[in-house]
Amino acid sequence: MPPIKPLSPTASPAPSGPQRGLYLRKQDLRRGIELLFFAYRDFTGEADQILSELGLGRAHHRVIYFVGRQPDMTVSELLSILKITKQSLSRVLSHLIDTGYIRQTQGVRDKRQRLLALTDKGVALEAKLTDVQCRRFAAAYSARGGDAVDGFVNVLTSLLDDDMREELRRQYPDRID
Amino acid sequence: MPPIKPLSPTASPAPSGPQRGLYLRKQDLRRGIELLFFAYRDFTGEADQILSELGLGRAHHRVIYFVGRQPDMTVSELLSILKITKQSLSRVLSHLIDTGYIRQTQGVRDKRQRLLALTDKGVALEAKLTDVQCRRFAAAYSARGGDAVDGFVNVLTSLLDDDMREELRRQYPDRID
DNA sequence: ATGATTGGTCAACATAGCTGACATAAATTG
DNA sequence: CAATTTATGTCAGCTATGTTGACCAATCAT
Repeated sequence: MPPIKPLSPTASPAPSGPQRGLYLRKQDLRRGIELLFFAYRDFTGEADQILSELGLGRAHHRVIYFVGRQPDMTVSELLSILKITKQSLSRVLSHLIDTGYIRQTQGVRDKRQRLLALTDKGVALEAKLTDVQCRRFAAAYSARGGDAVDGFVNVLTSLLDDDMREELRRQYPDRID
Repeated sequence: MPPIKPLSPTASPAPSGPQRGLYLRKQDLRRGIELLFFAYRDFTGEADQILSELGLGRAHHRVIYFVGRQPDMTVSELLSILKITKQSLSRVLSHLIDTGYIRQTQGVRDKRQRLLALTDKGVALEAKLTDVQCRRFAAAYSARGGDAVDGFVNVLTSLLDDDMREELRRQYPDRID
């Protein structure tokens, strides 16, 4: 496999364009795009590996993660987080219930609701997966320090759609952003 | 749709654990995980929209992006970046060639190689897609400033697999990381 | 000439998204 | 109370994008 050639400094030969900061050159923006792609792929890789050995996929992981994060969540809450169709969720969720990772209980206030929670088996898997991913984050965070973490969180937050940023603001009230 | 309840400050009631920095609490790490998921999804959303109107998907986008980034790239170089099988690539690449976004020329040094490049039509689409994504990055970057961008880039870089970090180091030689 | 490399192809399969149509039970509203 | 809306589930089928495995052709390198 031949090494990939370095990028020539395209488009912006000198920082004399219409940009206010050096980090807004086209080259820097593309670098961000690529980094996000590669980092997301590598980040999910380890968990995907564990999951595939159990006959599960990334979609199952998301369900387990968010149900673990907020036990007794309803199906519609989960749908609004994942932003997929109920038919897509149904397939994955049914499988997780059948295989004993998740259990449903009827809602108390509203009996139509199915409250979702992890079983012990589900808790164990969630812990294992989250642990792997937290380890990677912990390594990255401690390698770069608190200021870098703040920058990371802030930039990612600004990359969100407006409504999603609002949503997260409600979920993490301790944060100013 | 009921609003999603805030996370209770789980597991780490006080910063008295084995962590060296406040940003290494389980809660903060989970926040990073979620943020990466949501940001990646929202980030790709706009481009996905444009692509779907053209009957293309995200896989096509990746090919167009990286071929645009480095014209006359070979198939194996592209494979090593995308890390998918050549059968998967083949389907997407053939379609892009058939529909006139990409053209192939025979390698000069090695006649087996097919050098990939964008056609005018491909260049136009790449520009449109990259523009949309760069706009989002530019907004986020300028909202948060250069130090935040550095933190963002550094943390993402630390999230990469080791070999990928090496790979990117070669592609962006101007960077110390 | 032989063997390795580059690239392609065919076939089959899995995951995970989508749409559309329809069903049931419970809650809400007039 | 009747009608409607809401929460959830289900069936059927389609699409995009990944996977394996087998095999082939052209070209390069020794």
